Amino acid sequence: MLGSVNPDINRMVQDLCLVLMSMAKVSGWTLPKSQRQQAPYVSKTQLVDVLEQIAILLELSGANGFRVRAYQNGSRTLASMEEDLFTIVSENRIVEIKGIGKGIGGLITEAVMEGTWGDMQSLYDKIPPGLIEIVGIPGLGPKRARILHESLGIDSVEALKTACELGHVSPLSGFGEKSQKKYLEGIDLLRRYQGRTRMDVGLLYGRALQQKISEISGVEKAQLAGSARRRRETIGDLDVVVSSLPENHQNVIENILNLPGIAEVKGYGESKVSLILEQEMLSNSVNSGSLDERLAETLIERNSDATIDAQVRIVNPEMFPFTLAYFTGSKEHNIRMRQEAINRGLRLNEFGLFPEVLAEGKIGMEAAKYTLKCSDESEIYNNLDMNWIPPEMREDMGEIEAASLSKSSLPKLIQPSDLRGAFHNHTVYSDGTNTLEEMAQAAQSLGWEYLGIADHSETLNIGGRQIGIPSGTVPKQSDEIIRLNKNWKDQGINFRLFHGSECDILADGKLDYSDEVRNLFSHVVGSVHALGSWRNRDEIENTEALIRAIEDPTFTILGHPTGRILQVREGFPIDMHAVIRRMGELNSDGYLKAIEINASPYRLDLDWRLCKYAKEQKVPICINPDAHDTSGLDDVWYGVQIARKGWLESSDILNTKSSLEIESLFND
DNA sequence: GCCGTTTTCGGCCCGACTGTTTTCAGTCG
Repeated sequence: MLGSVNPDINRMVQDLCLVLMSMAKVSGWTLPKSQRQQAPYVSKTQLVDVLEQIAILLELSGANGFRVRAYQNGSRTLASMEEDLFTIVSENRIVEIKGIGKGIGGLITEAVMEGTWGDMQSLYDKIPPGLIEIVGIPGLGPKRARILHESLGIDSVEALKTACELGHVSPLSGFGEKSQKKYLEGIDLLRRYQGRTRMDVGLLYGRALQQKISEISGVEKAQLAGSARRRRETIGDLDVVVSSLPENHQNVIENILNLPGIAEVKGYGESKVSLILEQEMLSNSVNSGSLDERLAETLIERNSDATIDAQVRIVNPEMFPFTLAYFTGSKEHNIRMRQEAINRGLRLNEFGLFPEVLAEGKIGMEAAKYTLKCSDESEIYNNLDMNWIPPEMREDMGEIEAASLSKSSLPKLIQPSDLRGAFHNHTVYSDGTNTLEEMAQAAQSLGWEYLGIADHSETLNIGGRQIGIPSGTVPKQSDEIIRLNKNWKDQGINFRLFHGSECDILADGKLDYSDEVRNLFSHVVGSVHALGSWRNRDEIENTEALIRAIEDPTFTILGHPTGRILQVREGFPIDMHAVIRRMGELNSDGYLKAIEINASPYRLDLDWRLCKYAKEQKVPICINPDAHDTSGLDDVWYGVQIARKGWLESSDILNTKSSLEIESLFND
């Protein structure tokens, strides 16, 4: 039983209510106005957001689709750019970056150096905020939203609802009764729909569906694809690809439609079933005692009525690898893969990989018979002169280049079994629910050599109650750990506890406790908890404060770096590249400054997009469960998924090192 | 808007599905 889930959850629920309330009123976008007196006037994060917004606004204004994509690409490129933006702009090198040309480069330069946005304000003024919300309705895209706006003056979801109810939409050219009805249903759905699902919950549903489909007679294979297979931190809808002989398709589809736990069948055809799953899907589908079972119990305890969409594709066995690769995505990865195919005179899609000379003019299943045979995904990649790329990496973040047979520089990704411990865990001394000994036993049963205890520091209080350990109690915990360590040693057990602290980083960048107290710990996990002032300050001030904390000689590991809670609250604004760069410098001066991937599925912070950069800057990563009870240790699995997604190998991770190695690195 | 280059403009991933219209545009993944 996960009777006591991470106590953060209470706060999360409160935060969630705030988010929902703020979503209720439609607020338009505005271009950032800088409070700063000198360049840089805007941060990279702000620019990433603005470029993405411009893309959406352009689409709504009827702009050329490729122009729209240019802004989307620009946003993406900027987001993954590692070098300091202000430096690049100052040195006039922005247009040297692939994907950023004269137009977008000029806009970026103006925003950074002057704090102004060219004539973009007119675009922001032109599009009513309500239109942005309207395109969230299924079946209603930017073109139709524009027609509705221009012909009926519709500028909000409410206005659209009224127009549909009055029957004003169906007479419009290109619209009809069915569209009108579908929009009304869509508006209702929009209200109920919760959007994306956290990885842990999504995988639970995905595995359950996959397992139930696998058991249907006539199914050769069923495999989870999509963002779940790519281990995104949140999952949109589930994709399952099913291999089955053509004569069995009909029967397989009928059986899928009759599975328990289906709230609604959205539609189905000869090769595709579209479903909405509900909680019953989880019953009797998970292994007793497993992580999945405990998570399923938690979900059911909370009486969640959450649903998740699922698409199931049923294909002939010879097509399976192509369909699996196609529906694993990402979209960006697939686009690059198709380009690689085109460069070799081939065409790639979900049916196969065809020499263009043979398949010319033929499409879909008709073309399928001309495909090159590939028995699994790796053969598809091999035919394009590449090594097989692990699904987690398929985000078009450099993996296509790294996979080329000439380069062969794909990393050997870390596995959960590589871990030998973890450094950030709580006990009853602060807000955990298990004792030191119980936590240690749980770690031993995972086969670990050590466990780092890092209870909260004294300043932390939640709801007026002190959570953290007062300075005076620290020696008591220390004594208990020394005693336990001695017992294990005497018994010849290769296991020990490290006595650390999750030490609050205060608003001014100072660390909690006195220097003397902090020096008692083997390691200090520095974390920001009182987010208020951090969220009200700008990125530059926050970055300076955080770096001040990291520079403290006792500081070892940066805990949940941005403070984000997935789908509940954004982290505070921070230039994480600058933080990581500084940590790298300190490491080259002989310090140990590591950064945490907080493995709680609510956080998964550090973001996977920053892992590669941390590695390049020689900043070790810790995969920390931030466990508040014994079962919380299992969360490291999610952290490993994120590390894999961030290209990390076993050697990049601090908690794959042996106990002896850690002793020599820590203040032990 | 970006890119490449066959330097000045054409091409930019691909297919299914839906609803509307009667051959296709828009949406979605």
